[in-house]
Amino acid sequence: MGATKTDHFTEQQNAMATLAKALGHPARIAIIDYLLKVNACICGDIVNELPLAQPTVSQHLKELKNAGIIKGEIEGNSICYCLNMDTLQKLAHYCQSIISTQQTQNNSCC
Amino acid sequence: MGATKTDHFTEQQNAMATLAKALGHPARIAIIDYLLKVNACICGDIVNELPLAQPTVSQHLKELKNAGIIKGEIEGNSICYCLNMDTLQKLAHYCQSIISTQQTQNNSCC
DNA sequence: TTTGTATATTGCAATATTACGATAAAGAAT
DNA sequence: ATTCTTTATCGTAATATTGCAATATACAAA
Repeated sequence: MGATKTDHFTEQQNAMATLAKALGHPARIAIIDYLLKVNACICGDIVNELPLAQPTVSQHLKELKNAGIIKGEIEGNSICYCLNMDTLQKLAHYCQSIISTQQTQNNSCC
Repeated sequence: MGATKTDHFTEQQNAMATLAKALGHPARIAIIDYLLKVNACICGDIVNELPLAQPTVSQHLKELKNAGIIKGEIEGNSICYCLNMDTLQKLAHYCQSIISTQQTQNNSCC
């Protein structure tokens, strides 16, 4: 118990859940917001922007990177982090498909 | 420690994280998929559709309901569950806004 | 009223997540 | 070479999530 039963769901369902899970923390949303705000990619100051200790931020960045939401490359002695739009497009597409699927069905019971 | 530091983030950030978190489990994605598939709302057979025990499904439904992703109303001795499109629109809108924000900035470093 | 059916709640074990201090690693600057 | 700066990793404590058996609740049907 306690472990998610990933085997029993489709690959698509697991993929979407993993993506959503990665966004499921305000610090990680804040990181995305910040990466959008600063037009540049060299983002060594994310730690200063967040109300969290450096190791915690590093961990959140790692999770976002694992989920493919951000990309990071070594740039001198700091790291160049940026959004991976391909992945974010996938999530956007999924949301959009839910909405358009629902719209084609005039489901009026609720 | 272990508790998310919600106080330190904006309401928007927390709201979006809560929403994403609710979608961050394959069973809950599967529930949404199923609610989309069956055009009708009377969904007493969700339990049979999922590879999980009834209490577990009930718990996932509760979480989706708490996040406002589904609505549920008592209907005789079963429950009428359906998607809450308003909430799903919010998430879709957030994703879309990320993409359009990024597009207006031609960020070519990565 | 009793029985059946559907969903919710409780309690608990297993596991995962969150957070951070301490420390490591690795390049930059002096 | 030593020091500084930046990011990552390790270890660990606190908390949350996942899953289910047992049980409760609530209505329907007989």
